[in-house]
Amino acid sequence: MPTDERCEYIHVHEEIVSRVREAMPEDEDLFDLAELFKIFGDSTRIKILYVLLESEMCVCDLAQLLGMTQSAISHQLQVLKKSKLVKYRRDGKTVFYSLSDAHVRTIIDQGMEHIAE
Amino acid sequence: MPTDERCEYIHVHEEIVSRVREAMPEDEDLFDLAELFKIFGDSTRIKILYVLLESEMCVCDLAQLLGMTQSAISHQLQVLKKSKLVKYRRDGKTVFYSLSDAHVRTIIDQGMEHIAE
DNA sequence: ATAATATATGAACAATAATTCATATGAGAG
DNA sequence: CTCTCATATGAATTATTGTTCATATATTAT
Repeated sequence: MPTDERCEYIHVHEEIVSRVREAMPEDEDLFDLAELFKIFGDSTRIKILYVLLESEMCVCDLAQLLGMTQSAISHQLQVLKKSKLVKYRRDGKTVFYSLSDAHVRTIIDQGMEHIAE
Repeated sequence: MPTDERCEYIHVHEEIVSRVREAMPEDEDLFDLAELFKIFGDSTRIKILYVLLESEMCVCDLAQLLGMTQSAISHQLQVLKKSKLVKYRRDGKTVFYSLSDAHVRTIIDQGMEHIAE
C-alpha cells in the first residue's frame, strides 16, 4: 500500500518528527488497539455492553431485550469474549454473560462525553 | 431483523430488566456512540490520532510518516474531521491538522490499558 | 436411551468501509 | 494568466464485517 511519493519540503521540524516516532507504540500494539475499538464500534455490541454494565444476563434475555435473534447475539458475544471484554458462567442450560473488564465503563463514558458536546 | 422467538423463562428478575431498560440511553445516542468508536477502530486513523497527540502535522508529512498515500490519509482525515476529532488550519498551500478534542487522549489511554493486560 | 431447551457455530449473503486511481480545487510563484 | 505543489474528492475496487439460516453441541428431564 505505501508509495514513495513525498512533498517537496518537510513541513515540520525534524525534531518533532523524531519525537513523534519515539512516542508511537509498536505497530502491533496500534493494530490491537484498533481491534479493541472496533469492538465498541457496533450498535449491537454497544447495547450488549450497556446492558451488562447493569447486570449479568443470559443470551436469550439479551436477545429479547435488544429485539434480535439468539444467533446474532451469540455471535457478538463470541466477539466480545475473544477480546476479553465479557466473561460467562454456566448455570444448567443457561449461560450468563457479564463484564470482565473495568475499563469498559470508562471507555464508554468517555465516548458519551464526546458525543454529548 | 428482530424475531419474536423467546426462551421459555425469563431468567432475570423483572426488576432487573426494567432497571436495565431505564439505564439504556436513547437508541440514537447508542448509534452515535458506536459511530464514534468506529472511528477509533481502524489502524490508519489510530496512527493519525497518535501522531496528532504529539504535534500538529500536515497531510503530506502524515502520509510519509505512516507510509501511505496522500489520498488515503486525506480521506481518513475527512472522516476524522466529520466526527469533530480533528481540526485544521491552512498555511499557504499546506494544511495542518491537529486534535480538536480532549477526550481523544483519555479514550486511547483507556484502550491501551486494556490491551496491556 | 429420547425429547426439549439454551447456546454455539459454520457458511452464505448483504451491507460497509478502506484504498486506489484519476482528477479537481486552492494557493503561491513567476 | 500559467505553472507547480499540497490537498481534496468522486468512482471503482477490494476487503471486511454483521446478520441470517441451518445445524451442532450441551444440559436437563423423562
